[in-house]
Amino acid sequence: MSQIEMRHLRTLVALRETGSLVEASERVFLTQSALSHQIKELEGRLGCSLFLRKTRPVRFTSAGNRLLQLADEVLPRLHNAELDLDRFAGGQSGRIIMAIECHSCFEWLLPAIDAYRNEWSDVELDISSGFHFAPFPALARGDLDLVITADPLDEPGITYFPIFSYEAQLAVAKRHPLVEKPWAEPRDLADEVVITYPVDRERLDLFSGFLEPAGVEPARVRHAELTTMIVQLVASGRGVTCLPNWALHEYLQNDYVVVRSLGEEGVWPTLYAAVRKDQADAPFMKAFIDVAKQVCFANLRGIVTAELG
Amino acid sequence: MSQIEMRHLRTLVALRETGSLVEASERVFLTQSALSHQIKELEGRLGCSLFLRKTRPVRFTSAGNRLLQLADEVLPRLHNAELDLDRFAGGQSGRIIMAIECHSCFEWLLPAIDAYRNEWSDVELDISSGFHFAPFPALARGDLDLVITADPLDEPGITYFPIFSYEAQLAVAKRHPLVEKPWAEPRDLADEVVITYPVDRERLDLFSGFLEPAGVEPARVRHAELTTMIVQLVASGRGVTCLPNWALHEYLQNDYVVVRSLGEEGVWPTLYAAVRKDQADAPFMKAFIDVAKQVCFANLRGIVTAELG
DNA sequence: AGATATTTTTGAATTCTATTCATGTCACAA
DNA sequence: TTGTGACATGAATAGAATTCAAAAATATCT
Repeated sequence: MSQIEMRHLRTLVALRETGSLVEASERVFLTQSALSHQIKELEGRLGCSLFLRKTRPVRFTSAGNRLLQLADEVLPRLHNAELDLDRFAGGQSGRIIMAIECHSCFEWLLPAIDAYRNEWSDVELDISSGFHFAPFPALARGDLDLVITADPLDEPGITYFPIFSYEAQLAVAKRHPLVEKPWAEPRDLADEVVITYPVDRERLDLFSGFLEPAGVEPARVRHAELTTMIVQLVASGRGVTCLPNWALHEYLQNDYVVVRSLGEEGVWPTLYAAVRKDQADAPFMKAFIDVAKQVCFANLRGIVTAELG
Repeated sequence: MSQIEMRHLRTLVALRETGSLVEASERVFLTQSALSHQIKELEGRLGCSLFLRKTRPVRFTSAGNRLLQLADEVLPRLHNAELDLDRFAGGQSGRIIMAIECHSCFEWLLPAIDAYRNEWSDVELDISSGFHFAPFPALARGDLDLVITADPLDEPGITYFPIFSYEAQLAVAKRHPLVEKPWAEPRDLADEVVITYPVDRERLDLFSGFLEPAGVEPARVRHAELTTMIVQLVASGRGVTCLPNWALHEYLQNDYVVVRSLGEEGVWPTLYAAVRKDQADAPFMKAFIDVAKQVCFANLRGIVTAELG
């Protein structure tokens, strides 16, 4: 079916630039015989001659000129594509489509993305809103490239990089009874209204790391979208909430609320970046995780480094 | 050095459109095994994977998408080029750069070109002004594609097509002595002023076909650019001229001048279109010669058909 | 779950094609 | 003419792309 190959285009261009088969052959690192065969065969398949040889420099026919025009259109594009692919191959470029399991992570993820974009401008970046429910299959099959999670399950083909650990703290109003206690016990919340982000319970530290293990159910769960809104409600005594210590820090400074640890030890989740093994070593990916960590430690009060468990 | 071939681009496109190796392989008329090898090998050379197979339809990586972009740029251009080349191959298109040896031929050549262009709009047409001196070498080496000539030399690689024959006639003033004679003899011009186009003598019928064979030199040769100008000079008795009968026809009708044959038989040159053998059978070329003949016989009075001597 | 069908991978064999090598031809200059 | 440089040609070779056959890996169905 098809006839023309890249090598033909390159030969023709070399021929135009040198004017003879002999020199052109040196240019494309072939023997002159090879070029002679190559062109003869192409001419045969095309059914028309491409240039007149009995002249110096060679003179192209209309067909030859048409092919040269094609070469001028195609070869530069090919070259550019190869340069881009080299960058992909070297891990200098790529795609990071992310999903987050942790609702308040937007707060540090967006600044991290901004910082990263400065250095790695041609990495394709996006936060996916579509895979909140089942991010790991999506990560495995390539719909996602990075998932921020607090639960490093031992999935094959997935690598986890710890970002940081924080304390999941209970925030209560200043005259709440728990203010009198050094820390909270699960049953202290049995009669409370708990205010949370409107997300699944498994994704809330208070439930997954504290109440559910103890089999305690609060009196009521109330939802609010925004962190400030939640804190306002808590401050005015409408309920209690559980948020990362770094998110509560500023409200604590302003003396809006009082915080207590969940249990004597406190609950200390660790956030991980989960990536596919094949991308785990790519420079553009490692760089993203490094930038994220840096941004977090620079901006968030109360977090600590974490090692992979 | 280079990696990417047309076949890779076609495979990737087929893969995008079908979503699986199996179907893509049917599309490009190869085994699916072949595609697997082909892509694996390309990925190896590029150093990065192009798509994720464990999904239906397959999902392209950034690198894969970049290659698809290249394919979208290149394959349509390749296709267009192939269509054009088919036309060249079928002789449906081509290039005709012409030169004329006969000065007054412009008069019928330009209308012929106009008529031809209507039917064969994408044949590249041009009248070269650069090769009046040595048109045949230029024709042989491809600087020219067609030469209008009255002397069909037996050059190898050149084919001659007769266009028409005409009589080269002597035009004289109405009271010129030659009016009394039935035809002119060479020596009748020994004392005359001869008015010609400002071109070489070999290209003038009067000299090449009449005076030089007889060894006669006129008293003086005077030049004028335009046919009308020449005829005016002749009519007012400033000299004699030799022009094709078809060029003199209108002046004869208006009774400006009198014409006489050169010798008893008259001089009857034939105009030929000389073309390179390899183009001689191309439809676009044959069509040009046909159109030229038609136009001539429709417009020129006094010409006759000619066979190849 | 397990069993079947489908799709992709893999390694070896094969077929095909581009290239080289060694001449041969041609045109042109001395 | 002979000699020189450039292109062509045919046979041999080397190198690839492709196929074949069989095995993994995935998806599908009950």
